Amino acid sequence: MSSENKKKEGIVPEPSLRRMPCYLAYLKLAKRRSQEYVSSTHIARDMGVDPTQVTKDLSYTSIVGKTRVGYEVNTLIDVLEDFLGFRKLDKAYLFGAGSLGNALLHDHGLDQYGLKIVAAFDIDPKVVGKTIEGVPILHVSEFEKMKDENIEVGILTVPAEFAQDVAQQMAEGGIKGIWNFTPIRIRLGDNCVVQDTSLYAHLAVMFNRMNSIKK
Amino acid sequence: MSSENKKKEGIVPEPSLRRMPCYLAYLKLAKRRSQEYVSSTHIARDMGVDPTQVTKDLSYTSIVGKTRVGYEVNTLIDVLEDFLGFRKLDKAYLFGAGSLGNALLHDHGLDQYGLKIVAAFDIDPKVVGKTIEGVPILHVSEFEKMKDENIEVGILTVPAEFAQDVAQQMAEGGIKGIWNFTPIRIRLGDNCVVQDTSLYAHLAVMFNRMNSIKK
DNA sequence: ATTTATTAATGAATATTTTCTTTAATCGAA
DNA sequence: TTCGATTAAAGAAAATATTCATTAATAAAT
Repeated sequence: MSSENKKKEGIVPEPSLRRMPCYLAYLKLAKRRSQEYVSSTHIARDMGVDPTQVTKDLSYTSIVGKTRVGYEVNTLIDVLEDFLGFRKLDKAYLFGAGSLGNALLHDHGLDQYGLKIVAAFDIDPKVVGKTIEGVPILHVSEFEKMKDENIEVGILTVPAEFAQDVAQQMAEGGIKGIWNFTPIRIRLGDNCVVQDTSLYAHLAVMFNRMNSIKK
Repeated sequence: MSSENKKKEGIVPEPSLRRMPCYLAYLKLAKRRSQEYVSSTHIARDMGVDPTQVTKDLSYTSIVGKTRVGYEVNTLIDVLEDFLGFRKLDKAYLFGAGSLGNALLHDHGLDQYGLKIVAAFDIDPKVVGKTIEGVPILHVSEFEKMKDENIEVGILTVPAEFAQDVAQQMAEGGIKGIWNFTPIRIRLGDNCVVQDTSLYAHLAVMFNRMNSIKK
């Protein structure tokens, strides 16, 4: 009975997962202020969200809070980082060293969150052979030869028209998780996860909300 | 009666808004293939989504489809780009020229989606005074003097501990929309829109889904 | 002209997510 | 010890989003 109460194979709702890094950031600031415990009530008040949502979100991890005290800051940070996969360092390949790919190569924050880009692939002879921020740019054909490496994450930043094809190659090459920055919806078998992160989609939401408050 | 049938002041659901740029990308590829019309059925089939969801999403714009024909590709592209605000070019300030801010300065794709970074602000004397990708990096104190400019969008890429403070300055300086790349939940009055785009949140979702299919 | 198949649009039903409510635990004060 | 205040947790209710089912329109085929 202890393992049947989790519905749907214990899948964690995406909204909850997306909120967790926010809690983590908040907790790190709390730690800096030498707080030993934080209650869900305080987290909620400071962040402007619903208190029960905080406890519900955190309940997906292994943490348990103490009544009338809250959660221990240090252990909650540890538990969250572990749960979110920010502890172990995954190596990643970048596909498409154009403008956006280039941009990601400049962001060293990724390292702190468990992702390290070890090589990039492109077809443009103007960039192949170069090194950006210490990461070598190879020709896509080289990817074939590197299949045996223990690399499961691929970042997709190619132009839209190549997105589906390249994604397919990635999956065939053993990539298990594709971080898709193109606005194209990738269709693959279900042994490969696709995470869409279209910056422009977020921009669209912001523009729309700005117009809404204007009138 | 023609204007009371829209519930809740005609607010467009965020999931719908986020899907629209995907439709747009799909349509641009269709246009390249010289397709004159596309039906919601085909869009849905190609993208692997529900057909009624497509029509429902598109119904928030002014477009109307022709029965048994579909939507005219060119006009739908125009309507969507206009609706999403990708047509007019908004000028933007960047706050925080660190690793991630630097990365965004390298992404020229933003221009195509209606956003042009015209200046960046930082406090680090090592970067202030420099120019990255043609964009000057100024000291934050300079922001005060530039209030009169017609700039409504601000991109927030400062370290977490400064996020709330800088956001407040931005709002006071006339910024109407903050594109927040920090994992901090910003609290401001409601004359300023905050759009959260935490890359690491997406990374967390991907890691979690990868683990789910693994076991 | 008539039929058939395909489609957009609309409203209903389902599923999901968020918020509200209740309960039980326990720390600190009286 | 006893009481009151604060809290996590769990379940119920409400809000939201997605999917399903139906309808009406119409282009193409017969």
